[in-house]
Amino acid sequence: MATAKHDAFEVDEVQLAAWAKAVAHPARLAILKVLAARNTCICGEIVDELPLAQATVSQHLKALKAAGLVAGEVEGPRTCYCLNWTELQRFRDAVETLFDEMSRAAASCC
Amino acid sequence: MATAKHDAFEVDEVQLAAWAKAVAHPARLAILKVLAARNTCICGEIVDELPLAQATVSQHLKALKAAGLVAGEVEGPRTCYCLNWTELQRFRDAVETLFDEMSRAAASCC
DNA sequence: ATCGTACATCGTAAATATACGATTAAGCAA
DNA sequence: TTGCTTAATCGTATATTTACGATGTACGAT
Repeated sequence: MATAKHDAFEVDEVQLAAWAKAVAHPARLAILKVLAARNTCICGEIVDELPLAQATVSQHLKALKAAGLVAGEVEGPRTCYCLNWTELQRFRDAVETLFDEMSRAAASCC
Repeated sequence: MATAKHDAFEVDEVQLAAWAKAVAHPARLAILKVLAARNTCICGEIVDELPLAQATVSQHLKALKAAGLVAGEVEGPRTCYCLNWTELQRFRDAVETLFDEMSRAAASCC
């Protein structure tokens, strides 16, 4: 088999893993930064900022959108993307919780 | 082509993406939690905690080790794994920096 | 109606990731 | 030595990811 057996894990873990996966590529991190850097929504300007083909960027945007970190609305002939702060905050909280959990529990070893 | 063009991005982004990738799977998150939950190093007890085969867990451990988040030392016939707090802290800082960067820059849009 | 721009999607190719059984290697015990 | 336990690695199958060119679609402008 090769299907990821995510069913066997906690919902929280699956969710955090999904968010992590969304940012587990330099291009997608770069996209988030570009979106954050402009106070106005960006359309295809992202493509100009990245060393990737238009189709590839579109694919990365789709991944970010699927993870909920980014929202996109069609504005006439172009599409307007922007960060989804609600979801980003959830992500951030989940990461903090993870690290807190880990450091709280851990004594020393090795 | 399919080779990830990570050369074209910032070192910070590549590093953060690598860490994120390491935790981008529920099983690896679960492993980190198990390691944190015990104040003594764990060897194959991780396998018992997870719904995965020994070979698969070993592979996930290898990934975490490659990312630097976990250290493993051979202790006789078994191997002792533990969290690498130095690297985890770096990871945590990088995440915080990213979120801070994003929220500092962003006005509102959409 | 036709053209051009912007972007998504399709099709495709190659690399990675996920998972597991089977095998190997290394150490301990008898 | 022989056998047992632990864990890494190999081999393999399948799924997913990454990347891009080409095509399709939708809109605005002429």
